[in-house]
Amino acid sequence: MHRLIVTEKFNAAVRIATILSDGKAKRSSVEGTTVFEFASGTDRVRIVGLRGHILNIDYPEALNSWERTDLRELVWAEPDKVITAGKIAAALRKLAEDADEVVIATDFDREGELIGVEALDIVRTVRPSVTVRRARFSALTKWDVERAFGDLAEVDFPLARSAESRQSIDLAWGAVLTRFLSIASRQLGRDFLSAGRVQSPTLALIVDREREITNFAPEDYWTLHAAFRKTVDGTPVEFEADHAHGPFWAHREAESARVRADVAAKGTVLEYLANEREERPPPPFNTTMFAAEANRLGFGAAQAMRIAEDLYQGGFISYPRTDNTVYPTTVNLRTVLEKLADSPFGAEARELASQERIVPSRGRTQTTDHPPIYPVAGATRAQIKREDHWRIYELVVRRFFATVAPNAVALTSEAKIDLGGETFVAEGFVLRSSGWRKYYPYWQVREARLPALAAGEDVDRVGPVAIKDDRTKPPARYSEGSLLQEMERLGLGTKSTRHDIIKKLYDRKFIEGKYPRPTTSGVAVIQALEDHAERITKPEMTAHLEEDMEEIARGVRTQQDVIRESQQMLSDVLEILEKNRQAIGQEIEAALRQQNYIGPCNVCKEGTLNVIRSRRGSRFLGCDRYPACRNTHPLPQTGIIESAEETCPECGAPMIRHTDRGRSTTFCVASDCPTVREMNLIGRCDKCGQGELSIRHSMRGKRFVGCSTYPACDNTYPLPQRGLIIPDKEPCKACGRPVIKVIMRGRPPWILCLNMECPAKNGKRKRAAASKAKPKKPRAPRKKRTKPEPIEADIAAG
DNA sequence: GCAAGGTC
Repeated sequence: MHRLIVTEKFNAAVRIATILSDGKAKRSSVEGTTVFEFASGTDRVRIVGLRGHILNIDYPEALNSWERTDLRELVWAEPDKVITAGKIAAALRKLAEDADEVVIATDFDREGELIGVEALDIVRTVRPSVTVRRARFSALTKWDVERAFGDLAEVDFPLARSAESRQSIDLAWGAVLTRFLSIASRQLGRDFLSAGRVQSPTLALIVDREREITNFAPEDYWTLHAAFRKTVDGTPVEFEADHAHGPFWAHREAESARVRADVAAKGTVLEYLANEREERPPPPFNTTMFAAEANRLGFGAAQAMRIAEDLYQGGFISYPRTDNTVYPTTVNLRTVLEKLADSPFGAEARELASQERIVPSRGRTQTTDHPPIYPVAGATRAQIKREDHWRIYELVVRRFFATVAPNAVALTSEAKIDLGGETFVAEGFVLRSSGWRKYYPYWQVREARLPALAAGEDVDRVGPVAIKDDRTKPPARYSEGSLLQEMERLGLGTKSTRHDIIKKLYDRKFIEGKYPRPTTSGVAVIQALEDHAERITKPEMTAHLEEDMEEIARGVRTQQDVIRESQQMLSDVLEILEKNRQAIGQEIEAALRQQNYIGPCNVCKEGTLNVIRSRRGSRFLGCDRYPACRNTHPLPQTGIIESAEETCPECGAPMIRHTDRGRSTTFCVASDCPTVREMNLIGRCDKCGQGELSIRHSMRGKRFVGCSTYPACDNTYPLPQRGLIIPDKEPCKACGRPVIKVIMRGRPPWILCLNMECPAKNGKRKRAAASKAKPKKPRAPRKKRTKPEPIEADIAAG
């Protein structure tokens, strides 16, 4: 008998082939796809790995034109199946020719069932009579795989059909609402507006948070603070305490308490408690936590996942798409530590391996599909060359270390102190044993020293009792990390798609900034949907869909029934939308105009200046009376541009506010305005002596120093891409080139000669600079992606 | 050119 085994991904094919053939499987190529083959008794077995879904659904060509298609027709249209992985489909057809039995060995979940059936459908176009079985396993271990193949089951067609329904409902709602919004607001082509079951509720989360922030009414309050001193072994130790009342909402009350306390020169300890507290390590990484932690290190969620995918393909970390936060027993923790022994983390790995017992931490979710993300090989810098890849690898290694490290032990203490009849509270927190924190330095704790005290003891007050005025703050914006966690909590998207959804919201210009906030068009779209198609903006739509899918899978409802019901609902929604088409369109158009509006044109004085995107994707300011007025101004290519809503005091042109990586600068739009020249001026050109050196921006948004007489003089210097740049008056003593000061938050100013070859620079820095100066090389061989992402650096570099 | 879900 000839048996064909189909897996969901290439690596699963490799693994299963190895297990079932005891490593004897031979590799060959069929229609350009790798296939494994071995004999099992008198049977011949072939194994092929798919690439996830190999089919997709799409509407027939007749419905492709957005302008000409009646949306009421689209609601009820039946989509076609389209092959999206042609080479794999070709291989399947070829392999089907002499196959007697197909074994579906895709992932053990709803989408896996459908992916398997997709492959089966292709096989059956060639061999309609082929028999089919299903192997169900939840881990790619020898035991699990052998058990699954020793006990083959039947394909769960209702389960596959439930996944198909999900596809069809998502497409119908997505396509109808996307086209409606785009047509009503006349945003066709590149700048279309979109809606979907996952993206719209996610966008609504961000819009809601922004509304809370905007509507927040801060309240003033006051707090009281006192410092005390106790002499321990002849050394005075000072510590701080806060008034036990917490915030005072009336200044009068705070002030009278302050006056009462301030009278007393000594405090009396009312109570002192000290405790040793064990701090458990963080749980192993699932996808969401991993991406959230990477986000804290400055990576965009989608960027972090792409790097994790690379590291997985390179054999450095385990599968990065997992919900599991409990190591299965099949992961040998000591073996993992041994593998890391030859990496730069060797010393730490050996230290952890020397523990008598290793008890890993565990999270709340235990699934059986994949283990949590952990390192599967010790790597060296030579193997992982790119700095961002290395930082992600290190994060995964260190998280693994933390999960197998001992508890940290902290000494916590609290004292209540009476001062003039007012009670103050002092808290102490000192790490006694760093435990896992030693291996996972990303979470810093602030220590506070509090000497041991005894009830009844007196302590000296130091300095006056201070009153601090403060105001309540609005909730913080989401970070990509906290947004991922919220999406997970609400059941929006999956471990494999959440980061993509966020990226989509950026790409569609619905959100912007490192801490995503909605653009005016993002707000307008959510507003319109909330008013007329509320269902699509709520996470409940996903929850409801899940219930429907379950009913299809259980056989209590048919696929047709569920889809019809959904179509009817969509049809009702569309009817309401159509009735309000004009109003919705105008509302969104107005928001879009406002989004790009900067101010009145400083040249013709009649038109307005707006942010315009060139066909190549770069942006600039232009007058809306073009071609009558040809006034344009260049713009920084990265970050957020908005109107500063004021005019330049020097030249009267409108001002823009530019926010990049959390830093805002306001400047005049006119490139010839003296304030702009001043802002970017470095000094006289040291090469031609004629022009002026100033900070300029390349097409890709990178800044550098260039000469004003370019192209007559081609003098340029690279610049650090981050930090505030201030020119130094004196040229470099060693080489005579200009010198700048770079100011970065949390670091002392960095004084830098612009000349990369300056003899004053030591060899170490020279090498570092040289390696930084050639990022072009790794960019070239980057793997092709489904879609080009011209501005990914804008949002992801963070 | 639309969605969301797999995977590269």
